[in-house]
Amino acid sequence: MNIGEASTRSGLPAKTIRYYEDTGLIAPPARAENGYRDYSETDVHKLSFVRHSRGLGFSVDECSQLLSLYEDKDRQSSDVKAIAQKHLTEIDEKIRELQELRSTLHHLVNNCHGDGRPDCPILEGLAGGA
Amino acid sequence: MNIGEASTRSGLPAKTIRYYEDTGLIAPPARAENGYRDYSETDVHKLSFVRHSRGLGFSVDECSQLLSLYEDKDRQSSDVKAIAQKHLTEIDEKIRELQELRSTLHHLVNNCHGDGRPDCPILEGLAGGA
DNA sequence: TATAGGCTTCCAGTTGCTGGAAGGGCAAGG
DNA sequence: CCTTGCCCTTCCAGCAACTGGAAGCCTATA
Repeated sequence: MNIGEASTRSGLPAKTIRYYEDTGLIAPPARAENGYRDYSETDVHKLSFVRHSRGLGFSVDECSQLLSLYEDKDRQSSDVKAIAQKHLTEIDEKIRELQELRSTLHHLVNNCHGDGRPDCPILEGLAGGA
Repeated sequence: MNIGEASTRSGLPAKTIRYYEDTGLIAPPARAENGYRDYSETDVHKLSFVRHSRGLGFSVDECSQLLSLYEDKDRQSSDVKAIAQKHLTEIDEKIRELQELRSTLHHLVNNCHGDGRPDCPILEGLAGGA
């Protein structure tokens, strides 16, 4: 099938599919006689796999590792779990950081009357070290 | 003072200070006779202001708006509050998204025994639509 | 005077795409 | 047979927000 159908079926934009091919994340597909890329069902499965992985926040590099494991029938599930566990830890860390930001910002916003006058605790906070 | 001291005092890397100048976020400082940038106390305050704003996750563009308001003694605090409020909403949205990711990923990780065998619910989830 | 550091500019690379230009392929309609 | 329109190809540029490095000048100190 052409890249357009592979795009629809995998849920990845055609541009992105080509980009993944350029950067080596996915192997170049077969080519039809007219030079068009020709994707198989298996290719589409892999593209979907990558889309889901990216959707869960894995980096392209991590997706590459996960895809290798996905294709390796002799893999050890512990290798997969290690990657996922590490990512989970990073997500937790990111959530923690955002919640801290949120808390600080929330205090500042709450203390600002937000009217026509110029005095503003938000600006004071940003100037003073918040 | 030279850029090195301005860097130490503001907490921003010298590289970043020059970058902010290049992109117009901060005004070019005075220059000494030898061509070195020459920062005032006020400059350092503004750099700190930007650092704190970036630290709270405001985009460079938002920082630019906040800095203008900071410098405008006739500002309306409602303008500041609007920017901060919008950013707060975005942070909340991001936290929500991350928590959703986290939940999905957590389930997958929890169901994977993570040993030497190849069968792996994480890979199955990624292949099947998680 | 030699050396070590700080300063200058400019160019390139990072991550993960996305948009656009220029051109060829292909099926349907007039 | 030719046009229209959509799909495909490649390549180049740009987004955010820096960061690293090269080449070269300035300055302070031993």
